[in-house]
Amino acid sequence: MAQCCAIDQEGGALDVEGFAAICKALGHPARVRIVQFLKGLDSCYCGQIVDLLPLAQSTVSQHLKCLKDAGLIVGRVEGSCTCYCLNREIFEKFLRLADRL
Amino acid sequence: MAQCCAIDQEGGALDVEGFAAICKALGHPARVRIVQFLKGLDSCYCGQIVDLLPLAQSTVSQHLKCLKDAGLIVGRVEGSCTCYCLNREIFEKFLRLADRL
DNA sequence: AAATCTTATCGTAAAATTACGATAACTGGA
DNA sequence: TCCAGTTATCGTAATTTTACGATAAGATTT
Repeated sequence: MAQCCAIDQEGGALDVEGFAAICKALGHPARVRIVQFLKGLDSCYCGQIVDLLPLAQSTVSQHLKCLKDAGLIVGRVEGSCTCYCLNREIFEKFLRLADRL
Repeated sequence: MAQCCAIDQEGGALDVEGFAAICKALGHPARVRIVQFLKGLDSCYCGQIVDLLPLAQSTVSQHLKCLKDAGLIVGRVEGSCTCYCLNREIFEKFLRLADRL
């Protein structure tokens, strides 16, 4: 079975590379704000995230891509908007890995 | 009272900047390995960390400085060696903040 | 169809990160 | 004192990150 995310094993040795990759994705205040915002919501439109941050739309889009690449968030195109939500499974795996470091 | 570390408040709004700073410090496999190694030990000499990693001594020293700056580790000069240990207080605050994000 | 709205991507400049070798600073031993 | 060992710092090159404006792609409205 193919694995799609940075962190997927459980029980074996900690995936240092995968954990570092997620930490790196969380290593910028704008991205922490995004994750924090999404954690308190079921989902939201991209525009709301753009409004949340004091950054250009293109910069926010770049940060979103970074979080998406790390598997932390998921974007679903809905009409002319994109709906983002936290990938809680990955986020909780991150918490577990941090805990078991 | 002066605050010396990236994360110090508790109970108020999450310190997004401080949390991001620690995540950034953990955003490299070499630094995750170092923290993981120190977590399983009381303390160790710098040389052991250098031996642990497939990197030049100067590069490891740079990574150690990065972790030190984030408050995650503490280095104590002991004779001609430097003894490093995990700052468990900061590490646990990091875990708590991640949990409460 | 044309205009508008939303979001991703491109191009780019500035800054930061990562890695290395060389070297300095310091301790401890011969 | 001189030499060896340990670690931090300097200088530097290559790469990555961060930010922006401009623009493309696609949907919606007029």
